[in-house]
Amino acid sequence: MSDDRRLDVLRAIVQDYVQTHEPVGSRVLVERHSLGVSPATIRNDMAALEEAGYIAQPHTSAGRVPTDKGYRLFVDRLSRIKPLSAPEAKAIQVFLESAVDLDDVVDRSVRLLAQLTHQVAVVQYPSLRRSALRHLELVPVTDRRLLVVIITDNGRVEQRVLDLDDPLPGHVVPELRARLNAAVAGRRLVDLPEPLELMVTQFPAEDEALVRRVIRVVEDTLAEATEERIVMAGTANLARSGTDFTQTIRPVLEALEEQVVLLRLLTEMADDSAGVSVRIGHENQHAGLSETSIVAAGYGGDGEAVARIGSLGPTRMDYAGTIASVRAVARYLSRVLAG
Amino acid sequence: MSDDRRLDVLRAIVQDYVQTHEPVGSRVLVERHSLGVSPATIRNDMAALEEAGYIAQPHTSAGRVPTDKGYRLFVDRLSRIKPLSAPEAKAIQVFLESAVDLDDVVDRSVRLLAQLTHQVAVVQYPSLRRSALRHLELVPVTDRRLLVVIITDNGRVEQRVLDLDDPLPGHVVPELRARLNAAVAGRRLVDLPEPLELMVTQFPAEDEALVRRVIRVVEDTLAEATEERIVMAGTANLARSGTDFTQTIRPVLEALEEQVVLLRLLTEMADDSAGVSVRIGHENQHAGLSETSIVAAGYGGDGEAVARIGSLGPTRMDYAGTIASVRAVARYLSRVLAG
DNA sequence: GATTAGCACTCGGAGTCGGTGAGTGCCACC
DNA sequence: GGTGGCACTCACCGACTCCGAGTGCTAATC
Repeated sequence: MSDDRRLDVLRAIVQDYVQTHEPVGSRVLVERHSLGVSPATIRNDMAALEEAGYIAQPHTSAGRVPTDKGYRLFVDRLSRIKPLSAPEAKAIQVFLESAVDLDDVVDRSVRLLAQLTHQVAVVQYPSLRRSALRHLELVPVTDRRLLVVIITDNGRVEQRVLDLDDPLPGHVVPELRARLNAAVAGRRLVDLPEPLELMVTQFPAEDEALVRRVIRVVEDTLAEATEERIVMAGTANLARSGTDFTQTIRPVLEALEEQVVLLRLLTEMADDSAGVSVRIGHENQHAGLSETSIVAAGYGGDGEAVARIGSLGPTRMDYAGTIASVRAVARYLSRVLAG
Repeated sequence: MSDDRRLDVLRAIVQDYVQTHEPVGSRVLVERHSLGVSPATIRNDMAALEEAGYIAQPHTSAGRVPTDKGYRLFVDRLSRIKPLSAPEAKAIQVFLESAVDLDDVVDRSVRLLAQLTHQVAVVQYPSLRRSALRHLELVPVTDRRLLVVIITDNGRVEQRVLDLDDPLPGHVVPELRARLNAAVAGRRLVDLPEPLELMVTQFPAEDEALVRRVIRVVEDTLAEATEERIVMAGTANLARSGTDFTQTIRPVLEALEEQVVLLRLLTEMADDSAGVSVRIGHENQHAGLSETSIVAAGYGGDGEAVARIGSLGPTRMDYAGTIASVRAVARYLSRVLAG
């Protein structure tokens, strides 16, 4: 009873099933893969694999289908992810580098990933929390309205309008702008509170209220988790032909529209692993995603990722290829943002 | 042969079919609508309506279904759009007004519309071309990199990084910023070229190249039609249960992901009419949308719309309700952006 | 002890076939 | 012009059969 061969059989089942979308039987298995034994032997192995919970049969007279547990084993131990070819890699790089701004980079990344994996791709915008501030700009709109523009080092821009109770003294703005930027530039968000607090004391008492309001807006804006944005592409891939996945589309689309769900998911996966991480079927708590797998990776930042990208599809997906694509796009995305 | 009654019959057919999603026969028609005549009479009318191309039968022994032409007549002449109730209107207003910035307004609008119509909603970002500039900001990032931030009167923000050949003389930036804003503030994009050109001449010759580059970037950014962005929501509504529309999902999703397609569509519809306009089934050239109808309206700007919103669903949709919702959201959106 | 050949068995899917009923078109009549 | 009546059509449904892929088991073989 060779354990190695059983794993070979599991690998073969996963590969075949991913390719054909049909339960795979013992005969086709020995035909398509050179396993060197007869169907009967395979059947014994399959019985053992089923006993162990790695595969299941939809109904008595059908072939076997991998279970979530089977996919998990496959992903963890049985698949080798082949790196992309040199031309592919080059194409990715060129495509991303020709983006004009952050929105464009993100947009291109998500489309690219959707196209590479033939699945739904999601890209999270670089987190404000973890980015450093490049510049703060104050623009008086009227004498009671102040526009605050926040620019981060990776090119993200946020703006807020501030309604003031009292008219704005003209002289304050330039000074406030200068001091704010001095206090803030280059620092990461988490490091902000103290220098800002220190700064307030340097203003005359009558301006303190205003200064505090501006600081408040900046902090609020940067702290708002709701501002985490996600873009996605490739939803049409969900509706691929010839698959019962069609029945599952609705809940998946609903989950995808709930950015909160996606964000939590990506965040959880960030804890799983530093590199590429995979969630398979029921490993996702969210009910609508129980027949869905997600492959995600962080990007940006050295060491600590600034945000994440992911690819989402039926559990029956090409894990090796998807993992390779996700990793590649994440890598080039990091490179482009750093450059 | 009363022409009026025939139209009543058509109206009844459309209403019933939209509600039940099943071909409607002469009997149920007289049962559900008080038409005051017998099924046989209705059958005669139906024969005439079919002859005229307003309805069709899927197969011989089935009831009738409206054709695109039938829907068109219904929309143009037979449906009265009931305004939303006061509480509904109030809810919309409150919901939109509590948005914190432009992104948030757009995001809320599109979700709201999707929820109101139970269909896919799309919202086009306010066009840069037609907006006026509120402020231009120049931020030196390094001595060879200049960040240009463009802020419009409706809150949209665009940024571009400018790579310079020569190091940036420190003194130029503040002056350039001041002059640019003086030349530009409050003007609409189409009116920009001359004042900018005029401005260049006021700089010393050695700075002219730099000034021209900055101006160039501004003009390019604003001119780029590709920068027109669209957001959408409610794609899950496409996968509603109990409808053959399920088969049509794929091409629709594909069309929706091609922002270009959507943009062209919305633009074309802008030509159709100033108010709410409707495209039904084959009236859309795009192949994937031949079983889809779109209801769109402009928003923002007085008189001339700054961008558009729309709702998209199967031709078999509740036109009266959708039109009412689209119009309402467009109106409140305009109000929020103006305020 | 592992592998294999052979064989009986199971059961989903595809194909066939009337029965049923909704709906129509037409005709004669009011 | 409107209506009742009637013959006709045809998609849908359930029952039934047939087929074959695939299995598990047992006994023979390496």
